[in-house]
This record gives sequence, C-alpha cells and structure tokens, in this order.
Amino acid sequence: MFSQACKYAIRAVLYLAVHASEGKKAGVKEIAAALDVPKYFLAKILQQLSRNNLISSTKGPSGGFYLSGQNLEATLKEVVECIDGPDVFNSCILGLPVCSSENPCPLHVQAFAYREGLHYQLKHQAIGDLAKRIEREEQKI
Amino acid sequence: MFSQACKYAIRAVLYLAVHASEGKKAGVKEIAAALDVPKYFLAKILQQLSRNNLISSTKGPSGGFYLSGQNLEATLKEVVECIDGPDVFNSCILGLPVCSSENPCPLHVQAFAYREGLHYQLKHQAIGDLAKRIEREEQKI
DNA sequence: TTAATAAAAGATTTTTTTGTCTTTTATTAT
DNA sequence: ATAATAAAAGACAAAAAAATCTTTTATTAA
Repeated sequence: MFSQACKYAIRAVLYLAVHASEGKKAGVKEIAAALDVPKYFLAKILQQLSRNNLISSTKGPSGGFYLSGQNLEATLKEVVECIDGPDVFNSCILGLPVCSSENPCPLHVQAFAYREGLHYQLKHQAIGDLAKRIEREEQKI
Repeated sequence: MFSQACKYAIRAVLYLAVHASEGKKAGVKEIAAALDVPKYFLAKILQQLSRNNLISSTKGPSGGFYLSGQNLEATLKEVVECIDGPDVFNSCILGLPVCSSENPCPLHVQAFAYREGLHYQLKHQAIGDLAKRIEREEQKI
C-alpha cells in the first residue's frame, strides 16, 4: 500500500503532532531514535514534507521540526500524496490502465471498498485530532 | 498493496482460468501478449506458481500452462501469498512490528476493516467461480 | 561576532525489484 | 530416432527504492 518512505513520513508527522510544538521542536536525531528509523533517510523525507508546507522547521540551535497550527489542520492524505504521489488512492489494484466503476477489473469492487474506507479517514480527519486520539488511547507510533 | 509480480500473477491465473484448459494450453508468449506484460518476467512468475502447484504446465509441443480442476478450486489468496509472501494480509500498514487489535497502531482500525474485506473475498472465492463471473460480466483482465 | 547547532542540499552507495537473455530439459509429432 | 517446441533453470542487466555520507546554509546562544 504505502512505500517505506511514506510509512516513515506518517509516523514522523504523528510523532511531531504528539511530541513537538513551536516551543519544543524535535530534531531528526530525536525522531529517528524514537521511531527506530534510519536517520539520514528520515531527514530526506522531512525535507520533502517541509518544502511542501506539511511540517515546519527552523535551522540552528534549538531548531528542529514541529507542526504549526496550520500543519495540524492538514490531513494524512496530504502527507501520503506528498510522498507517494497523487495516484495512491485511485490506481487500479491490478495495475490496469483503465479500471473504474463503469469498467471494473475483477477485483475492483472489493479493492475500492477497502481503499476508499481508508482514504476517507485519512482525508477527513485532521492530524491534530488524530494526535489527540493517539494520546488518549496511548497508542504506539 | 501488491508487488508488480503479484499483479501479473493474479492476472495470468485469471487469464488461464478463462482462456485455457487441459485441452487448450496457453504458452507464456500468448499470455504475455494478451495481458501486455513483459514475457520473460512473466515466465519466472509462472514457474513459481507452477512449482507451488497453483497452476499446471507441460513442456514441449502443444505444451503450455493451464489450470487443473484442483487449481480452479484454489483461491487468489494462495496465489498472492505464493508471490508476495505470507504476511501481505496481516502486516501493519505503518510497518510496526507489533500491531494488533489489542495493541493497534493509529491506522489499525481503518486499515484492518477494509483490508479484511479484500482478504475475505480472495480467501473464500474459488478461482474457477471468479472466472465465471469475469466471463459473465465480460470483465477485462 | 563567533562558535556551535541543526536543517537543507547534493552526491553516492546499497539493496530490492523488475526485466532480459541464454542454456538445459522434457515432450511430442513426424 | 529426430527435429521442433515450450517450459525450467540459471545468469545477468537495468531501474527503482532505500539508506548513507558530506558539504552548505541559516540560526542562535554565549
């Protein structure tokens, strides 16, 4: 479903939502250690998210990454599409160039339901709200 | 979700279910052309399926691939797991080593609910029955 | 204003996946 | 028996994804 980079991206964003803020930024080193993820690879991913204004960062001492108020209102759908491209949620599960409700591949109905449910959640839940649930239910990231 | 090899495998098996039989085998060349898929790569995939008794084959003139009665009773779940490994349907969508209903990752509920739907179909529908529907509804493979 | 810090950027390497080509083995029709 | 056929197997190449290392740039605290 998601590339490795995308999985790291989602987890990093959720980590920032829960553990960081403008007054308490988190560095690559901290995030990579907390998530047990390759540091330099994560750095690249964070840069990409930052360039696309999905996360915020400042350089220098006491610098690092965090989510601004605006960032917290974004959704994971945007994060996912930033890393894995815009077709993640609507490409055919069998890779057929034409596959739609009108012209469905043999797995279309099932695959569509599966992915659309996930898509819906990622699209309609703000990252900030998701973070609250994670804290409330003490979920691992 | 599925690797490229797995997508080819599913499509090839369905092609065989619809277009081939013990009396009318299909060669790699025919299948690759019909599905517009790289020939030599497909050959490798068919070999793997054959070694695992998910498809049948015979060498030599008028040889090729087909599905035996037993093969038609198998499911796409078996095909998928033969190519992509046994964890496709129960590994965490975020790649966390521990993620279950008791100890869910932040996306577990959504991912599980919807993936399980796909899993259920692939697990409980025989390839032969699926092929009948494909013919009935004239679906592209 | 300087040294230390940490992200940004660029270049490179490693690993995995995908795709190709060649040789061998089995089968069958002549 | 033999030639033709087609899968099986093995070796190889290309592309993509994942991971690493180095240099540059911006910031800030002393």
